[in-house]
Amino acid sequence: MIDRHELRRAPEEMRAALARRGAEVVGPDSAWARLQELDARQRQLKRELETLQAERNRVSKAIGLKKRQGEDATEELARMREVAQRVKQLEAAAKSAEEAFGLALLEVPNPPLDSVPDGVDETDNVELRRWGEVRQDEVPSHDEIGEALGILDFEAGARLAGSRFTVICGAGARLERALIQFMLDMHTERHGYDEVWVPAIVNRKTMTGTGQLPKFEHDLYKLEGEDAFLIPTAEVPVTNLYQERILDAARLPIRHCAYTPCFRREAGSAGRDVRGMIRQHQFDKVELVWLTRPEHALSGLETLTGHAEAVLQALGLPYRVVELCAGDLGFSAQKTYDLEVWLPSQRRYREISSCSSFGQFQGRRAGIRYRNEAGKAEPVATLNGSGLAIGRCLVALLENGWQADGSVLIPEALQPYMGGLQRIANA
RNA sequence: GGAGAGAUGGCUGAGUGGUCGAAAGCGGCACCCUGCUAAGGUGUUACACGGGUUACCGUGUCGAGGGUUCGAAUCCCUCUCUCUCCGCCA
Repeated sequence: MIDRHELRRAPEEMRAALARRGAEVVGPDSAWARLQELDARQRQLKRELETLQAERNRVSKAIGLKKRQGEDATEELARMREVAQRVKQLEAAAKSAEEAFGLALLEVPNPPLDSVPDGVDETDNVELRRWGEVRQDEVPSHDEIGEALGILDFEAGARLAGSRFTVICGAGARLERALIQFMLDMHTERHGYDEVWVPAIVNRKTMTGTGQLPKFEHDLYKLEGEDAFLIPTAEVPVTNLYQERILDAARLPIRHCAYTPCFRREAGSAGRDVRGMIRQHQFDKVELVWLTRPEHALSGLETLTGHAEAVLQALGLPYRVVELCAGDLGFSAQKTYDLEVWLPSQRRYREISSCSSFGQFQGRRAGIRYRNEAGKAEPVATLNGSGLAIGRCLVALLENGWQADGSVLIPEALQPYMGGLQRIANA
């Protein structure tokens, strides 16, 4: 969440930065609009309450003293009975004002960094660089390729669970597993990440810590009868590993990689990517997560993005890097690079990884802090990025590795993970 | 799911109605002494919020939320979590 001190110190600057996400973010109905007034009211009530509490504490102490000395305190007791009533009322008022302020605070997104380009949606994103040779020949879509090879079964997925679910078979299933293994090995052995394995179900507090809640509950799968959710990304459990903790500065940066399944309701994306396995309710992902000092967030983002790129390069998949414009940034992000892989059947680049810096936004929400040189605990900066989305990676491999005879070549780097298999062909 | 025990500061662990934000120990920090590694002495050492914004003052926080009381770490209720035993189970 945004820094409340900053909110009071420089509300105009903050407003201007938020407005770049879209006018509605600071519009009349926005959480932002409610904040100023709620903050003033909250502080006013609190001041009154504290004055009264101070009196109560002072007189109560005097009563204790008198009683011990055997003196009469009837008068004070009568007066304090009234004060106690008023304290109770004020407490209730102050509490509800504080809660309203706190709720509004949780609904304000992260102000984009000044360096983030202007723009309203993905068409305004800025391409930074390209890697690899793209093939321009006619290539079937991955779902056709996969069905023809008997490794993707969309009908079975639909029968078992519904639309946006896929069953992967045989060499395809092994490929899914190989990709997970390959990526985790690369990040742990070459890039120095500590692997963790985490729950795929988390509670409300954890979901709030990284910013999925309270605003985006409709995008999440919620467990019936429990205040718990399926994770939409490993970012949630891995970042929150350190919630409400004060970290030793010497430990930073902490860098984790994790494989998890991810679950998304994809509400509001009806009609988009309905064919194939590009947009699924359940998919696998290897995620990279950093906790670092605020001043190292941006250099860290470059490094982390490079680690995700290294996976695509090792697999020989052509891609480009774009920087998201202010209007396309996710709720918690202050700056984001997307990696987009070339899909020959669509003749366009599609997102396969998203690498973001959150600044201290998540650290503040989740209470993840470190002790700086002055001995003061302050929120850490967090970063994360997909390294990579497994399902979309499998899609890209099928299309980019497709041969005219219908088979699909396995990149050399992956062959050891496929038992030496060099191509997937029809039996 | 059933029975029992517990939850206190960075950690260990005292504290059953009023000078308790909380003993003691460990750890951390500062200084002194000493002057090979080491050991010893003294002091200091939670966080948040609000007001002055420098040395200060106030409020809240002893798992969470409610209640009793002039006053709660201490008494009552609810919830959460941890541990032990039983049941079930990959």
